[in-house]
Amino acid sequence: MSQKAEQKQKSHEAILESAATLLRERGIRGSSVMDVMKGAGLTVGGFYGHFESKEQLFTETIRSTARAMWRAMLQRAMNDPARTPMMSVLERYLSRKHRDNPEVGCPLPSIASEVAREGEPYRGALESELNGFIQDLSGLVGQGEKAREKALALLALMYGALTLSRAVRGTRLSDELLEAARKFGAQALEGSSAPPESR
Amino acid sequence: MSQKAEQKQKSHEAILESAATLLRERGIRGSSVMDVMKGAGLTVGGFYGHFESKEQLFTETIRSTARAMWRAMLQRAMNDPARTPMMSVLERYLSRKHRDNPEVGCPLPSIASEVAREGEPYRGALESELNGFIQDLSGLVGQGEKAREKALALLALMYGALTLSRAVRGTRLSDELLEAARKFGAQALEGSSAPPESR
DNA sequence: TGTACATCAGTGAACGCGCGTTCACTGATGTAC
DNA sequence: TGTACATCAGTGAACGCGCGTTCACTGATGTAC
Repeated sequence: MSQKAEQKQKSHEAILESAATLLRERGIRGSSVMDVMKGAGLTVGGFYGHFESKEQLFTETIRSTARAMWRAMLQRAMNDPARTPMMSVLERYLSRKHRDNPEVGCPLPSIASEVAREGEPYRGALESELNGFIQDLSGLVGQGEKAREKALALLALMYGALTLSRAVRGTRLSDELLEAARKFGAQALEGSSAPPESR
Repeated sequence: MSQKAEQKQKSHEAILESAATLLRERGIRGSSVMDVMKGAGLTVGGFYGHFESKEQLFTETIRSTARAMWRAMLQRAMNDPARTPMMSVLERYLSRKHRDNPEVGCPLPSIASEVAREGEPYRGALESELNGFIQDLSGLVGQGEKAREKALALLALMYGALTLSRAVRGTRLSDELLEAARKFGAQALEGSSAPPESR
């Protein structure tokens, strides 16, 4: 591979990495092309040699950050000696550490409401990644349709509690939200290890 | 009251109403002062005779929309002949109708991530309104600390499922999220009407 | 009741700024002979 | 190996646009006498 091509690829990766950080810190609208390029150590004009548009960059960034975050979390959860994988995911996702470091965490809190407003092409990207999450989460929870249902609800609970917790960061309520969601989720999981068929 | 003062008050209310709609449709950043004034049948320059800044307008709008939405929902839930109030809230909040009409619904999905980023003065407004919600919700769920915990988690679940459902609107996943959260919440509530003290 | 002046809600052009995107240009790297 | 030309990643100024806010102005309403 030529020096030039190598250089270009390095820049490309630097842009994606900068976008991944900014996306989670400030969302799509809040991240300017100029700031993304600055974060990659480049100037704004060069951007369009790498991507067709801001929209294309962030569609790609949604896919990659979602996948990377999920993969990392799943791997840690699988190797957690102290807890079942699903309990581990629950506690990691709803930790103070995750709340306080959005730029390296789940992209959902930063993008969900923007995607709800903007629609395509972000919606398609988000949907396919979410479906991936859900499938993996289902596997951690149990089997069959009930498991999928539980996985969907647990994702909504985790995302919701984290986002609200960030919105009121610095208040008592912020910690309470995380803790309440952890306990609520854990209780639902206890019920499911030995399913009582409660109807 | 003089004609002039009456006229001004009418305009003031029209601005607040327009802001309430736009806030829920497009969020704070997505709602320009010009569009708010257009929605009130006025022109942009007159805005600063009514509010000090865009920030002040939306701080007030967060308070009023949160309170109004919650009051309306609570009242309908109390008069629901078919279900317990908490079940009624759960089903109304997680209905397709609510998902498909953000401009008249809960302001949380539109503002939570923006408030997480911007902080004050929005954070203070949101926090005090949330605390109000939680207190009322607790009352519907039961008594004591357990009730507060459950209320916090149910709020996170409802908000999370609604927002994600909107983000993937138009897909199968969107309906699934609402339904899963409804069932999950309902199951947790069944458990609490006759608390099994499961530990 | 009528007249002259004061008030003030609302108008719309203008301000400085940041945005996404374009483009002429630079200079290091690559290629042909 | 050396020279002349081609390529192309990256630069930075410029574009048109929308934003929040300001301000001189208009004209209907209110007040004084």
